[in-house]
Amino acid sequence: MPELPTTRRGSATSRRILDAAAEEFAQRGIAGARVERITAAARTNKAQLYSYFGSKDGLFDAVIADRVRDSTAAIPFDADDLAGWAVRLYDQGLHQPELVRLIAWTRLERRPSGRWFDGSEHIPKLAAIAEAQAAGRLRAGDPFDLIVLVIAMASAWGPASSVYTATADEPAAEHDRRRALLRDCVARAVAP
Amino acid sequence: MPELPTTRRGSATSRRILDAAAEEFAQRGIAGARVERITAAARTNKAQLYSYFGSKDGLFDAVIADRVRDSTAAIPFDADDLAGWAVRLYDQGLHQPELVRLIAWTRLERRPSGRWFDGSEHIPKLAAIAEAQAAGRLRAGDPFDLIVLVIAMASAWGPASSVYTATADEPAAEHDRRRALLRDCVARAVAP
DNA sequence: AGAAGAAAACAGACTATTCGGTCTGTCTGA
DNA sequence: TCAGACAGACCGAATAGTCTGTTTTCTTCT
Repeated sequence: MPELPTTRRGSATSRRILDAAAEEFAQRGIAGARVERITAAARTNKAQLYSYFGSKDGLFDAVIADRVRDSTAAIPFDADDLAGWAVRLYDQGLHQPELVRLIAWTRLERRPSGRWFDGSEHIPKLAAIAEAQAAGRLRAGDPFDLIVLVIAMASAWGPASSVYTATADEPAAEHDRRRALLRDCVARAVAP
Repeated sequence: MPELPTTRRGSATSRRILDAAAEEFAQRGIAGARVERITAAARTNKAQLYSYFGSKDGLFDAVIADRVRDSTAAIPFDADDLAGWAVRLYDQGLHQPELVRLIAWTRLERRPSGRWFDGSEHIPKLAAIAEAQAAGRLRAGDPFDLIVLVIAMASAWGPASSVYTATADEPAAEHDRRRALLRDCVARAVAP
């Protein structure tokens, strides 16, 4: 049913819809999002949205795919500097909370248990970790568990934190203090 | 507007509403929950629900207060065994995912940043941590930050995890493996 | 190049349904 | 006996998704 746009104009519209939808879904979730608000923000209409994405759910899927795609490359993974990687994740949560919130909505509204996605996005990381472990530069333990744990630590103050969500407008000293703690704790946790 | 029940029968109904609502809200969130489903599950009717709780939002507040109250005492805090405390939190997430999901919904639908609640529930913990630090039994660092980090580690595989949510029906070996990793990493992270 | 014709994009009214919340009248138990 | 508990019909607002007719854009043919 959903048909991708074929003209230049259509692609631009589809792009605006994706951006507007990302914001709306990040803010309100799937059930809370309003198609009408999305089309208004994207300066288009519902017929267009439905012809490109088929349904509200289909649009959500498209938004997730879109955002995951260009965010995976944004923070290069380094099995030998997990502490630094964690700090970079902390900063990403501060400045681009959207994706984290989209992921959290998916977890709550769609996948209450198991892997968030198919997990394929982590495969290269798993190999890098196994290698670093074999070379004795990283502690023992299931590589996937290690990734999960490090991501959890980096997300401690993130947009889905159950205790405290940090924001970019806090004093820099606060962030520095957290970054230092995070870096040190991750380093200790994963040391060989 | 909301009036607590005055008779025995009324209290029982109010109790059934709270329980049914906890399940419905945990599963679907505030926007996704249906008042009708709650009254059906509680074997009562909307008039009753509204007379006791005033509104859907008021009911959500009541559910949160109810669940937080009887769950705070469930897992005693021990500043000298944060690793053990974290493991107990891991187990709680396995067997009572409801509260964690309710908290996550609140974060997403109500409080996108800052503290989840007023933070008062952590005050006694903060004091215990400060004391353990002063006695040299715990690493340095802002006590609140430390709590946030330890809770995040314990929630790595929890019902709101962005990567993987564990469930009670997985093989015991999986859980033991994660518990061991969690215990060890927390212990390393908070060692003096 | 430029006009014609087809296809795609567009606007927004419309529909069918769902849902939070209320109202009216009946029942129950202390 | 009477306040409180109850059942469920009812209402108005919102909302996902569709339909109709118009405008813009692309392609193609002379």
